Amino acid sequence: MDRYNFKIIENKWQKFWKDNNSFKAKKSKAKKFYCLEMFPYPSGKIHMGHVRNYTIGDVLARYKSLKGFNVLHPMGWDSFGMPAENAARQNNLSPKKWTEENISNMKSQLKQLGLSIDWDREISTCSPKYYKHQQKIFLNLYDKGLVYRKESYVNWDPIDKTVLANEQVVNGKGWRSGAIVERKKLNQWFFKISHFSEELLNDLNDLKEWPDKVKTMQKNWIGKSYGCEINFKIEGSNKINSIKCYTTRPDTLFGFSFLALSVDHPLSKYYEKDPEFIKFKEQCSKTGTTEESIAQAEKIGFKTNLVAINPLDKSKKVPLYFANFVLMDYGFGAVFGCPAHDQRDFDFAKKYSLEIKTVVKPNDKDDTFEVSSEPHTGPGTIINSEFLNGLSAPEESISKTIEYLEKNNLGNKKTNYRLKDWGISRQRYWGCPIPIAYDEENNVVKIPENDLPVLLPEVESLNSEGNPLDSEKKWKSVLINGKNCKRETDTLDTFVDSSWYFLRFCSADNEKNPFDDEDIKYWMPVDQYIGGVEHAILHLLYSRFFVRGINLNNKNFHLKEPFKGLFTQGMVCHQTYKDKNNNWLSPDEVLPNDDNTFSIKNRPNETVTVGPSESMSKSKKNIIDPAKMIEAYGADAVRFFILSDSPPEKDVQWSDAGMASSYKYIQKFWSLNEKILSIVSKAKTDEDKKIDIFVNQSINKINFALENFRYNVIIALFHEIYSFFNKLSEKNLNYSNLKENYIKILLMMLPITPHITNECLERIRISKEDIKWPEITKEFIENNTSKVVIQINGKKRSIIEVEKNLDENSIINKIKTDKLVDKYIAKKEIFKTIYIKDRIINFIIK
RNA sequence: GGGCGAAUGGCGGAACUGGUAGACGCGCACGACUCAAAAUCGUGUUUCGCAAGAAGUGAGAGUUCGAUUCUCUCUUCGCCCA
Repeated sequence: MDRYNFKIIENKWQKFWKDNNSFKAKKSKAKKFYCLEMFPYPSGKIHMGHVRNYTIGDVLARYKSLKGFNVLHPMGWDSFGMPAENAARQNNLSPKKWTEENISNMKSQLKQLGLSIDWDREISTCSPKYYKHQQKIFLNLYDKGLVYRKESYVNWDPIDKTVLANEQVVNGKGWRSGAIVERKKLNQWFFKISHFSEELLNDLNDLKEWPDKVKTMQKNWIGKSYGCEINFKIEGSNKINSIKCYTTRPDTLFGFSFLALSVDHPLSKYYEKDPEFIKFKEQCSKTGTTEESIAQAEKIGFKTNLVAINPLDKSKKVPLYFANFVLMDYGFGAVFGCPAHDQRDFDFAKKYSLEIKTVVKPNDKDDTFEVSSEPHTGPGTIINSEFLNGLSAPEESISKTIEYLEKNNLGNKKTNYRLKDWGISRQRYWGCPIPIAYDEENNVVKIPENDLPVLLPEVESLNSEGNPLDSEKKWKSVLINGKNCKRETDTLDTFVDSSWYFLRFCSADNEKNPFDDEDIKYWMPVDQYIGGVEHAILHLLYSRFFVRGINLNNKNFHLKEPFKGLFTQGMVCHQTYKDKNNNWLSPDEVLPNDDNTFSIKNRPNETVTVGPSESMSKSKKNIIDPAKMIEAYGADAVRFFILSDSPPEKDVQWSDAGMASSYKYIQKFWSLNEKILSIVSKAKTDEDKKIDIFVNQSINKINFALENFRYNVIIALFHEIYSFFNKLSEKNLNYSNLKENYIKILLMMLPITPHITNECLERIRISKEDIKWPEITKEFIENNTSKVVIQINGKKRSIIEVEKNLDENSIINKIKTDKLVDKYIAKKEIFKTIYIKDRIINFIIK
């Protein structure tokens, strides 16, 4: 008997799928299922994370297809972005060429995995065929008032010379360059995502098939808070007499000891010529703009000669500062400082020796409680606050304070959102051009639809400083309606590209429009979206925004939520290794010793430091290359392994032994198949009924596991199935019954290991129409007996098999004959009996 | 600092609404085949104990006839936000 040759068989079936267009999706009367995995960035080659993500999706897509659904399972490339531009700068080549080569390479790798993808719908976001439509959508949203331009501070990376998004700033530094991020004022384009704050928050409740974790994260990100705006009277200037301020804690107003403004607050214009203020502002620009960097930076302030009056106690006047920890785009760029009950205010007050007045005491302290070494930010009871004293903080005290402020015209209740508008301008070359120009008076002019797409010009070199498109003089100038205009030189954030690609898949070949309303109506929403949890906030929130934006004032588009089901898979991890000089070593460079230590190949005397298992990353070199694994073990074995060791939502450890064991399984299964084909038929025996029962119970279990993403349990079940059939095949059985059951097993294996399974199905000569998910024959899963566990005082002592639904007296009579139990019960008083039919009987004895 | 989640053999992990803890895989041990080895197959494998038996799901308490599962406190780890 030959060993299974995966190279030949896997090639054969991949060619078959291609030649027969097996996964082409067409609209039909059948119920649709849209299965989508987050599309990859074409970085060069696929990594294990992709293998896991796309295997999980492929199992689901193939399963739904066998169940009779009309499945849409497309793939594309998130192909704009900085890595291409960086690679181009480093190697002096074109980002386009670099990207296209990567795509072609990764596409062939994905095909080698045997994914059931409709490649006819492949899209690439850097192709004008795609971004042409994106520019149309941009203009459409512009017309709806969801796009605007404003001058705003951005995180400026002085090395990469670009604007960074908040998530690209890590500990106040640029995520790639590591440079300390500065603040810079630029004219920027924004999407008005805040228009939908309330909807985006509320509609989370309808997303029943999303993990709660992701919904909580989005909820916190939107950050709805109830508070109050307060007008503070100002003294010391004839130009300004009041300042508006937003707070969620008006109840601590009696602890008010300073008022802090953002350096961008309108009031700052009166200080623009003050050299001390200019110096201070410059210092502030060294702090980033993220909430994180502000929280970590030292709190500094610039004291003005103005004072603010406490609206609840007019005799109380406090100094007014500009401070680096106040953001202009939250609230009104002004916060009132209550040092005793806020960490930032506390730090600030300590630094400038301001009053720290305690107005909330913890509930286990008395009224003389005073804040000393740290602020009290938790709940408690109000003290030192006149009419608020004794109220429980925060709920009771806040509502009482707002009531008072409103009654006396000092402020109003207000709802606030943390969610800020989405800045989409990037001073980058490798992105979608913004379809806008400016006339000679610098007015915004839309590029007419007929002139779309605005093509990205081919550049000779990316080595100039600043924004590359800015130096494309010829490209920049454009004639619109007879007027000389200059094009916008910023490109769109790549998150824009991925905010609607799932719509484009529905109508990938429509040249005229981004998508066809009828296609959207049939295919959307995505029934199951699968990807990493790292996109839980931004990508998913932006996509939800886009669908709402397109939906706004649109009679033909009735979609609000793009993703009906969401599944977030865990990462693939591997141990890390370092040599004595603290250089990372890849798993290929080390050899295991007998005593759980490792040594370095070719350097046997050096010791290896073994680090914890962490998610695979290039920087730590703890990578296993999927291409090498497929080459060595075949796609089926790799797919089988990547599902086997952990539940898909958790991290999985790469294990060489596990990989080898999966390979063995494929080989063993092949021999089993050969054995079954060679069985000599006999008359039916009791053994045949056992097969019926086992197989039907297996279908039942696998159905449950599949519907709940318990793919690792399915792999365990297939091990059991193998072992069951392997023992059987030694005996002489009724061949047609065995074959019928065995085919059901193959059909269930089809989504996981499609190549070998198709080959087995072909050899056993099954007709095409019979390739569908197996049905359960009820009589084989409904036992007429059940195993009842016998417990004495809650401890298991024995098991008895009885007919179903047996009443208590009959089962007790039966048990009395059981010697094992009798020795516990005899001569003892049975104090109480708990009997759960078909499950358990528990005797409580004294 | 806040939010969420997790903790089960030597290891990865099973256990649906509370009802036989440790499925399945790895590793290990023994056995078969072999002159021998590899490969393959079989048997065993939570701990203590020769056994009967006892203990046992991070620690401690609670609810219950019965808790890996529910409640509270604590420890450690992870993720997200700050």
